[in-house]
Amino acid sequence: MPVPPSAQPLRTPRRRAPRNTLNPDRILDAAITLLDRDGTEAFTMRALAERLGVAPMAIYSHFRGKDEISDAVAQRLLDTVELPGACGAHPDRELREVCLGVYRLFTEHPSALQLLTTRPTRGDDALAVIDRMLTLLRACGLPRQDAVRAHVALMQYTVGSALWSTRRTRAMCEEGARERAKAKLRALPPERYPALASLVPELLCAQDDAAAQYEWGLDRLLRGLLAGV
Amino acid sequence: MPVPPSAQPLRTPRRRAPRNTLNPDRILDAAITLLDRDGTEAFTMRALAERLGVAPMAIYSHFRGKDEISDAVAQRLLDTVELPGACGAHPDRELREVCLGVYRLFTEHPSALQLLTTRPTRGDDALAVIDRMLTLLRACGLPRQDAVRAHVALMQYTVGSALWSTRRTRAMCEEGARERAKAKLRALPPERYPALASLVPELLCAQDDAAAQYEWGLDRLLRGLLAGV
DNA sequence: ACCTGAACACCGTTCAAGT
DNA sequence: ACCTGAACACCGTTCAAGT
Repeated sequence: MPVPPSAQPLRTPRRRAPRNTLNPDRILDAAITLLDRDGTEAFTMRALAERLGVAPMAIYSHFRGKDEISDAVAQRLLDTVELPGACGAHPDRELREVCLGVYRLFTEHPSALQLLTTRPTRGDDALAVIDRMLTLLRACGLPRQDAVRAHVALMQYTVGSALWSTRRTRAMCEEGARERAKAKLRALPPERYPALASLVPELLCAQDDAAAQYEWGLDRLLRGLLAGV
Repeated sequence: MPVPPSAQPLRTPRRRAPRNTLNPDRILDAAITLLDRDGTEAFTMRALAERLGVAPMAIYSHFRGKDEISDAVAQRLLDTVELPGACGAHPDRELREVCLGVYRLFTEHPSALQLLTTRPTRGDDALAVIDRMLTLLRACGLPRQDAVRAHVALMQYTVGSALWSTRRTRAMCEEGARERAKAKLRALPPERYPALASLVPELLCAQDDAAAQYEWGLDRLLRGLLAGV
């Protein structure tokens, strides 16, 4: 959001940066830091350049533009998902670990997740993770087509959950938000929303631990996916 | 994304709009049309004003700013989810219908979904839908806490699925994208991604029907959620 | 090849003014 | 009360120029 006018008279006129101060890796590192610390709103070519100590246009020697950086950030983060060591004895447990790894990555880098969902797929995301999930699903006994569908369902549930919880987290950052949400829930007209009104205590406590909620749902989803094989 | 310089010498100087041409409803209608037709990138106060035939600042008499409009849009769409008539005999089937209604809404208004996931929750979204889901889950025999968790899981899966499919849809809009994706899949090194490489035909066909994929996963998730009650 | 400032066409929003 | 234009502080990116 734009900022109200202010008197910032003159910025110090940057001295020329030495050659090769910049490279794609350094740029992506800075981008991720910026994104994690200040969120997508603050992720600006100008802010990125300032962090790197160069003029905004210097970045364009290494990336075609902001979109390309966004894609590269998403790509890079996806490649850092920690995969459990393959033991092979319990593919279902291993599968659960992979999903948790993806969920953890997304909640640790909420703005990367936002980026990922905002930009269109190039179809080559997270190949290592996907391959591992497919291997494990096949090891669990799923037929070929079902394994593919199951992996998509797991990713969808994971992305949705991460998004849900970062959205909540962001909302709860505001001062007194928790109290206001609580009050709003309690003020619900019971004749219009009977189920909602009667479940207020459960709703309140379910919202408090996003990770526990994710695991609860994951276990049920896995049960549904692997049932009867 | 900014547009390269062009020579658009002078825009016709708008004549003053009559009083009360604007009201919140008209503004939201225009916003939704704009969003559905041109996407979030094109959703601009200035574009919105032009669509309404007023000066940009006229809108600020009815909303505090763009964020408030975004929230109102999301709110309004969520309220239009079609709920099935309550018959009560088969709460599980009804539950399925509610989920499909939410999914349909999101895929029909992709940019509204994007809005919803981008802005923090105010906690009062979709109260009618949530109340209905909770009622049905309780009718299916779930204990109170489980009903709450199950409703969250269903929403998370649904949001994640809708996001996934709109992301794909957007990517596929580009010329020849389908062919390129196919080629990329086939070019995967089998020694590095054995499972992926061996499942190429299944991957290709799974990506073609997003709605079928959603229903497949939904049925498994519901099975897992309602198992053993 | 890589980095620079100035300029362009946008953006949301403040302000003071019209009706 | 509701609508207006002008102006401000941003934004991504093009351009032509420096080293």
